[in-house]
Amino acid sequence: MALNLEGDILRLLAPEFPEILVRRYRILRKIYYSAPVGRRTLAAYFQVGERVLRREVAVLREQGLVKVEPRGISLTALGKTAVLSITPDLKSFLGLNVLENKLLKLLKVRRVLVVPGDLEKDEIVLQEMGRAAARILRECLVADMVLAVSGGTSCAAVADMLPETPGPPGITVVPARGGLGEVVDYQANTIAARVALKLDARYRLLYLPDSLSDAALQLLLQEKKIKEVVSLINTARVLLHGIGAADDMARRRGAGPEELQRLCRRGAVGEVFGVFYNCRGEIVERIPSLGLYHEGLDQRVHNAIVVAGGRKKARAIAAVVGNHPRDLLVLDEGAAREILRLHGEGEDKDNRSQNEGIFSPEKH
Amino acid sequence: MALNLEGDILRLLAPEFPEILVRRYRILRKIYYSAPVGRRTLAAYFQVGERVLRREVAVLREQGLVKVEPRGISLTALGKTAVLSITPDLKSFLGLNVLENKLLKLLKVRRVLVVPGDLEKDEIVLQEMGRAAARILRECLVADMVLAVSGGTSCAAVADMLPETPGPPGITVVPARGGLGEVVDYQANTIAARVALKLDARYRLLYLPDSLSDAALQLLLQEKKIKEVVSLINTARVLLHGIGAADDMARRRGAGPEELQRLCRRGAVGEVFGVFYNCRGEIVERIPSLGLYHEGLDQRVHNAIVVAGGRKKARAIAAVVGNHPRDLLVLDEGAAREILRLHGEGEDKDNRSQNEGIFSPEKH
DNA sequence: GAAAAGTGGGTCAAAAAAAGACCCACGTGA
DNA sequence: TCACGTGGGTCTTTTTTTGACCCACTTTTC
Repeated sequence: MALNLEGDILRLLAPEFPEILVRRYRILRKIYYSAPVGRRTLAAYFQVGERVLRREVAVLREQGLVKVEPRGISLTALGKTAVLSITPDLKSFLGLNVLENKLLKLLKVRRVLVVPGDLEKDEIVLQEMGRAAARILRECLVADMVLAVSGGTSCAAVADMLPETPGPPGITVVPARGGLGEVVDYQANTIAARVALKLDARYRLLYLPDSLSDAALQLLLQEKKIKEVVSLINTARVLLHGIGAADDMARRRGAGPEELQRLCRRGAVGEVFGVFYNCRGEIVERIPSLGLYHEGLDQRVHNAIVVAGGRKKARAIAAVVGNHPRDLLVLDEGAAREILRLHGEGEDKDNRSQNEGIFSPEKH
Repeated sequence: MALNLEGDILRLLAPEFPEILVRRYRILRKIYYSAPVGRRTLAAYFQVGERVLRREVAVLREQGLVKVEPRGISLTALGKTAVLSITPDLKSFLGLNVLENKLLKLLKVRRVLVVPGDLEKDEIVLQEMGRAAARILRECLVADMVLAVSGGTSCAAVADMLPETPGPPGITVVPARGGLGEVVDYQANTIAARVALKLDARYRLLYLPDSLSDAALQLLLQEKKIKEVVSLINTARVLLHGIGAADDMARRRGAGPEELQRLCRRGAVGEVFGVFYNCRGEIVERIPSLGLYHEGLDQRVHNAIVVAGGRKKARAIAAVVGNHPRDLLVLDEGAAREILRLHGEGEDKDNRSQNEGIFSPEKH
């Protein structure tokens, strides 16, 4: 019966409001990233009727947040300002700050930042996570340090959303791992180069696959150039990485059925840098990985910015992140709520369902 | 195009919300002061249909804020907590803090406190004002001081809402004026006695009418007991008073048609302690008044708690209050918005009308 | 330049929600 | 005990919302 801080009382009086607010915010945000966009395109994206979308857009239009033209709907200057500055108010009102505090206590990390929205419903939440992480990254930069960045969609989003403003002088950006997977844009190399360009920093690259046999690994580490880069990688003060679900990552690393079975039997749920964790945060398997040594990471790395989202990835996040004061976690609301649910944190189911409605289709 | 602080962005996304929120708050507040109360009684008070009221109460019930029993509707513990603690959130969300700051600048007083709601629509706003002023009064109390309290409905509300908790020792409560008007409960004497009892303080009374001729006044001031009390009144460190509209107060003080005409001609709009002010805050007329001397009030009185509300009283408030750093003004939203409107403070008309709806009938 | 596709505004019928109005049994206070 | 007010139930009417489509216009692609 105790009233939490922040928005709880208002939400008690007007329980309909969170859903309305989230709905409108999602539309605004989608328009921000897609403008100019037609009403039918929006309706399809959100899987609602044309008429419904029109009604919502009409409200936003009356408020001066959007303009509606033959080329499509786009944000006004006020609308842009609103989208870019609403997050604190929105988080406060939706009680996301409370969520963050709970996760802080549960995961024992340095910082938790929850981005409004569910990545599985709104793919642009990834961009918002990238934006938030980019801001944190910017705060962590120190002159003459090494920044190691990993691969994957989350890290790519951070690189995308990082503004082109020089960082402190003497920074070197390196990939935290070798090549993995098939998409060029998600490679640690590509992301490292992109981040370096945006920061006006130097960078070094690693032209090898991440997954190699032990023998091949030892052999390659005799190569001067390779050894040099790997050494550099391991002097990184700041680390940027995502988190993979164990089965996905194992497959991506070429694991066969037997290996997958073994991982499953051992309870592996999350992976980072070739290290698999079970749901209690214990290491259950290692795959040889080029790049970053896992041992002594806590002592070497000051800040590890971890970016991961989506409800399905809650288990993996909770497994990998924990008891690491170096970790600065950026995740979405979907994952945040699920992590708390998994840990029986008494996150009120009603509170969750209140934020869902006709604008909550399965991600398509 | 500039976004103000506080609730503005949320209100932009959900312009329907203020009305919903205010509506629910008013219902909750009415139930708080009237419980147990039937649905039909509430519907009549707010001048809405039975079904409409039922719908609203159903929402509050689902939220655990009210309980609905055969004897009527009342608040749950949560509901009481909500009503008593929501004011800061509500004010923030509705932008009332902004309103307060504007009035502070405009009126140049020590403090302005705006109570949500319009006294002309909801008579219980008077109680809320009383409650707010009582809190301020409590803060101003100092051991061994004299507190002078005036008459009228506002001051009576303060006395009513003042909790029964002893104040600092040695306090003496006195009436700031003599008898005026016909209602016993609104006399300064009655209110002084009530306040004293609640504070566990001493009190002195004044058994004479406030409006006397000069001759009678001089004569009575020769009387030792009367002189004593009047002297005491003029040592008051803290003063509590309301504000009257000039014409009302003149009539209440027995002014005839000629005098009313003269006041009107001189542009009198507000009155306090027999002193009439025009809209520029200048004194335009004095009527002999027992009690408090107006001269030197600023030097003698540390805090004057001024309680007044209602849109129609905006002019009077603005006339009487101004350039007095001793003044601590408590008023309702109705008067606050009207004062700003009168002074062309660009208070957006839309912002005002948004808070009105079917739950905004004429006061009955 | 022509064709295709996407755009917004208009509109009507059907569906859904809201609201008026009243009934009835029960509980409470005088 | 009686009168009045209470809440829950319910049906009809009214209002609002929504689906679905039309049409003219604009933009993009070939």
